[in-house]
Amino acid sequence: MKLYVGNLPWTVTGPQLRELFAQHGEVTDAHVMEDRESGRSRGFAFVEMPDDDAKKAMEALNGYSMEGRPIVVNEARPRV
DNA sequence: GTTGAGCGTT
Repeated sequence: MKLYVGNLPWTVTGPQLRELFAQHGEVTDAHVMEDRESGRSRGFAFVEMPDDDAKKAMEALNGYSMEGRPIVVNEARPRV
């Protein structure tokens, strides 16, 4: 299951997100969408987890204050 | 040296 993570601080990175979600389940993959040319974070990311862990992590980390900002966790839309 | 609504890449 893929999760969309938004409202992230521009200071967060992939491994950081992976670690955060790993505390609530097994993280299969984690991608922070940052500008490939400038390297700056776009403020949102995608995390892939097993179904059960994804639900628990989504419930646990939705609205979790990271760097002082409440992040948003939802199921990711299928990329067209 | 910045910004903030949003769903991605080879």
